[in-house]
Amino acid sequence: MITIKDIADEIGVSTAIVSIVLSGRSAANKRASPELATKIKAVAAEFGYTPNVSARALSKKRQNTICMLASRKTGQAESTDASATLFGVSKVLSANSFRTVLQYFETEEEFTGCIGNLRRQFMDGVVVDPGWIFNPEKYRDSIEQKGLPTLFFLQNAAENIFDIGINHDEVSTVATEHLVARGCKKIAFFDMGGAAGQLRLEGYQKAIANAGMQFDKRMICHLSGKDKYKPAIADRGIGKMIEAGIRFDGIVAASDGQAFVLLHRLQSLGIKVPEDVKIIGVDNSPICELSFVKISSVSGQPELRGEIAARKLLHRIAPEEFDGGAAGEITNIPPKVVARESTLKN
Amino acid sequence: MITIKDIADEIGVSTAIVSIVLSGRSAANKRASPELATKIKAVAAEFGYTPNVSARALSKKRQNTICMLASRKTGQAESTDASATLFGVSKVLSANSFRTVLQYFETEEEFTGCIGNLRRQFMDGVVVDPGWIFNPEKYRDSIEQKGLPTLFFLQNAAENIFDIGINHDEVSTVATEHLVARGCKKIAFFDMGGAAGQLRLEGYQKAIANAGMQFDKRMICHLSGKDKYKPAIADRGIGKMIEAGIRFDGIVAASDGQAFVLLHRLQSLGIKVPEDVKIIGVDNSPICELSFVKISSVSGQPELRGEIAARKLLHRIAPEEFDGGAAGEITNIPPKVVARESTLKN
DNA sequence: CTGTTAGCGCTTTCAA
DNA sequence: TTGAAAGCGCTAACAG
Repeated sequence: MITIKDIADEIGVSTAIVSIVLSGRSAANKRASPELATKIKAVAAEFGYTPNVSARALSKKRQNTICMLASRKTGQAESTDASATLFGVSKVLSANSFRTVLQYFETEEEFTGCIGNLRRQFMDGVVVDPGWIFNPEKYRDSIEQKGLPTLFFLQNAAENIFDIGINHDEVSTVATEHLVARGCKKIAFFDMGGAAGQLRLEGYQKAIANAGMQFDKRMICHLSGKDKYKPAIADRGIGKMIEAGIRFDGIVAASDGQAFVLLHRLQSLGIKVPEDVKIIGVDNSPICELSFVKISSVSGQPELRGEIAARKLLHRIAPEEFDGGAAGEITNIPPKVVARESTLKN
Repeated sequence: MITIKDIADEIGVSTAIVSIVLSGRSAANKRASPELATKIKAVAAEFGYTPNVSARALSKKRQNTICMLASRKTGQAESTDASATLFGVSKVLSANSFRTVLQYFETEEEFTGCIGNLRRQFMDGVVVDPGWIFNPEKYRDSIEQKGLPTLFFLQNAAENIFDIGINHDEVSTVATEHLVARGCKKIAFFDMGGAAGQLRLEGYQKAIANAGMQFDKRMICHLSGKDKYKPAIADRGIGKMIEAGIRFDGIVAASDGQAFVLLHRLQSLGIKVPEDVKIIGVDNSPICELSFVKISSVSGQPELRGEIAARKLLHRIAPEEFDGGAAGEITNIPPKVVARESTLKN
């Protein structure tokens, strides 16, 4: 293994100056003549020198490592591609010579166990993708108290919290706008309820108003009961709408799984997608590519979220070194329509 | 931060003995009286001591870190749940206080780039999930040459190679046996071609013979052309079989995506699954849960593969410390049928 | 502009 | 059975 000392010996200088040059602190400290610097770099390259991360970590008291705590659900074709977030995070980190240490959890108990094991000595920060965990914010302080800058991916980014969230109202606004742009005049909206559902509904209403359309209560399909998140419930919902004689030429579904089910229901009723009715889902999950008519969807841009998260965290860890957006600021990634067959053909 | 010295000072002993006790080398070196040992452990627990991984790595020249290189495909609902493998790996590693550093790649170029960056100073070994990369074995030596024990997840485990693979013949054997057990008498087989396809076919034939059935060439649907892996091709294939008047009451599909497509085709022809025809896919991918009739499938047990891979790698890294199956030996994880609606009802 | 020196926290001889 | 001391490779303070 080539060390800094090998290089210093080769040139006949001290290890200190080699260290300063090779770790890029040269400019800041106004040290090392340009000639020496280039010489050192040349020898380092020739020898194939790579710094020993452990030695550096021990000395600098920085591990150049962040820990990513990610929820793992089996069979998640209906939900956001979780690996995309991870991919975005690890891409930015490795570009900045940080390591991404992965820790999966499946149950909330495992999650709290992981949190208990987090240590300043192992890592410099934590990224959490809490997934289905209810009220994940409540865990943040216990991590931060260990001196670990922490960033959560949240569904609803609360104010003054250093996190990355989704603007639910924007999601349905862009979905509805997309349908309007595709020529839909009567757009149905599937409401999943809850705070997020309320925001989604407002986003839909905004887009309807902006398009100069009249809001029609009958176009809203409220799903309820404890199974309201299950796609099959949407199947019953649309059945009732059709029985009631309500007509529509576009549907903003609450999820991709729902869109998938609605698509099949319409097809079995002889209603053509996208010719008669256009459908758009939410999440841009793998399921969108699986049906005969591929489903358009609104993407939360998980990879981009991962990248931004990583940059923000790096900035918190070492503000002078990494530029990543002001800490304490909420970032909402704009949702983006991924158009596929279910809204494309006319 | 609590160090070994804090504990030594508290008790009034040297750091050396504390180190020996706390890192579990006590028994091996026959050192430290039982009383001292318990005392040290008690104080360590009281102080909340956790070792500094960087210091230990620097001293021991072992990083307690393995790098997992994983292919990332977007929209992979049709294929094995990649995170399951990762999950298995990271579970075993963290149980043995190893860190799993994650590195994703999307293109072969990125993959070779990652390989170039692998360093002994950062990690002790490498696990590669090459995904769709063609002939991934060719890259192994370039990693091993760096002194990094490497383990590949391969589709076909070649002999004398320290890897974990799938027995393709067993996959179709268990699939076919499952259909036989469910009462199928005429079982169609979808052949995806290639070496794996040949093995699968042999496995199917073996199960047919074992069941005392006659092998019938017409029950084999050969898919060909460059799109032969695309599920839609299976749609055409089954259409031709039905047109030709070939009757069957069970189907062993080449993949879950294929099973999914076949299921929908049969349904649209008024053929009921599983009443008239039972279908089983391969991979146990998320898509199996998405159709109205959930699809039975053969799982390659990715989580278990990950666990075994991690154990084998740990064993190669430090044989005296970790017990993980003999190196140089191929491990084929037995495929397992996950029965769902598409083969269950009678 | 460059060198010397003292650690970072832990492991590991070698003495006692 | 225990302790003293050297060293892993790098950084940072202080001298020159």
